[in-house]
Amino acid sequence: MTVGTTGGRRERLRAETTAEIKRVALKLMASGGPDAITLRAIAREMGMTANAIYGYFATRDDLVTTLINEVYTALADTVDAAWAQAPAGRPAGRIQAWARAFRGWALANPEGFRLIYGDPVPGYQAPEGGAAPDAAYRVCTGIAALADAAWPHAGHLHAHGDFQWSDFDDGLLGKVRPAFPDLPPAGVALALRLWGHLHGLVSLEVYGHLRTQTVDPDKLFQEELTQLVRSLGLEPGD
Amino acid sequence: MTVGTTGGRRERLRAETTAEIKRVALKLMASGGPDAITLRAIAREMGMTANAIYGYFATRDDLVTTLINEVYTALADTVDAAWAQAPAGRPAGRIQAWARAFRGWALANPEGFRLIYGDPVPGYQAPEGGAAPDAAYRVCTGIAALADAAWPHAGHLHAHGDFQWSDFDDGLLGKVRPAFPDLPPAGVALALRLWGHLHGLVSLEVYGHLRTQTVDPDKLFQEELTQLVRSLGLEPGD
DNA sequence: TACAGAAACTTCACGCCGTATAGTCTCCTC
DNA sequence: GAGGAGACTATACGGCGTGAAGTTTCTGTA
Repeated sequence: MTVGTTGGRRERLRAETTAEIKRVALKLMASGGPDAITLRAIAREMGMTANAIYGYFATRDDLVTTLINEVYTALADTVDAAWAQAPAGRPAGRIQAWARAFRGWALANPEGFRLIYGDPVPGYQAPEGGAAPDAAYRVCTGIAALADAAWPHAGHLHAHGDFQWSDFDDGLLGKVRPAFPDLPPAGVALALRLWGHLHGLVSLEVYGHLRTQTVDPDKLFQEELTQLVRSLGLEPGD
Repeated sequence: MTVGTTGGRRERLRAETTAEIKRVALKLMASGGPDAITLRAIAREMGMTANAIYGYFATRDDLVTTLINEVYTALADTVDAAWAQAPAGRPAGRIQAWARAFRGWALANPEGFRLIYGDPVPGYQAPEGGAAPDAAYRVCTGIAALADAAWPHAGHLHAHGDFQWSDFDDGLLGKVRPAFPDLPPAGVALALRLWGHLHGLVSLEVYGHLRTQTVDPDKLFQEELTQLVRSLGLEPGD
């Protein structure tokens, strides 16, 4: 018979082991990069056999998918919190807070960033259906919120490109859209371009393609953010 | 004794084999992603033993480094050509041509793009000293040229951030700088931000983080480019 | 309390990988 | 035609993910 009852000793142990596997995997990734996530290394660290992990995760890719979900969630939590903490009355400040939180998280968790946005793990193939859907959804909502906050000021500067709703309906933004009824198609396009700016600089920085060219990425990002906010018709804070 | 004489049969065969190894490696990468670059797979394809490749490349990483150099060079050639072909008198047109060439190449060679700008191959560690120096230098020069062409129009819009030469001297841009004597530190910062914009959107697109959000990245990139050019104080062409 | 069965874990095995070492064959040069 | 350099193979080692089968440990029920 299945155990069924909640709080059973077995279930507790199982949950702890599962957590330890993930913890060790993240530790290995932090110290040795995404390549270091191997079942054998994890098992070694835990004093187990590699095959024992198959009792908790069907395949290595399954484990990686889980990790991505959790890391993605941590990112979403970070940027959401930064957004929520900034006063709602000042769109520029909120956008800057969101962007800084995003960059800060990425620099503090470069392996996590790679795991989410790069070629993560040798041979890993993201599953079709529900990979990191919730966190991706939340980050996406955050981006849309940026554009929504700026749109009243930036709209007249960016109402180009002849975008249609059909350009976005299939994607994540299509699902996020109802939450921002005042955002027209051009506003959604603006959101994506904002996302491109922020992700672009941060990605260059995390992957080290900036280090070879400038000593002070901090100042550069600050300037980018200032210009970005200005281009939205807002006055940058601090 | 070493052969010494040029045009020797042995040398010719050797050069051909070297070329074939690289050709097969690129083919494997194109069909199976960067993961597919394995010495054994290459050798299998060529009817050889994996160890035979060690006669041509010291290690697998050596082979990958060579591939990166060549792919990087192809990219540099592409964007350089696009830049040179566009009339020098119209900065906006040149910038758009460069950017479109960059995106076009990236979309046509997604694995190559990953090889250069992403986490390329499982376990691969780029060598310290002279990895892809020439092509990187050329792409960097291209970026600086973009900023240089736009600076007379964009300067007054972007002369912020209090940048110093010391922010760039150590990097690639420091070495490129003499070629653009009229570009001030803020102009170099602008170049890096331009690069961030272009790289950012293209990278999102290549890695598929855009596909989940919009159906028509083409239109989006077009719009981004238009706004970018406009933000430089230029009038976008076509 | 004894026992059946589920769950956790190990052992063994297979085929992949990079790579080190030693040996073989072929062709060029003197 | 002999010597040697260069191209390539055979074999082996350790690491990887993963499948199948076996062993131990725990747990709910009779």
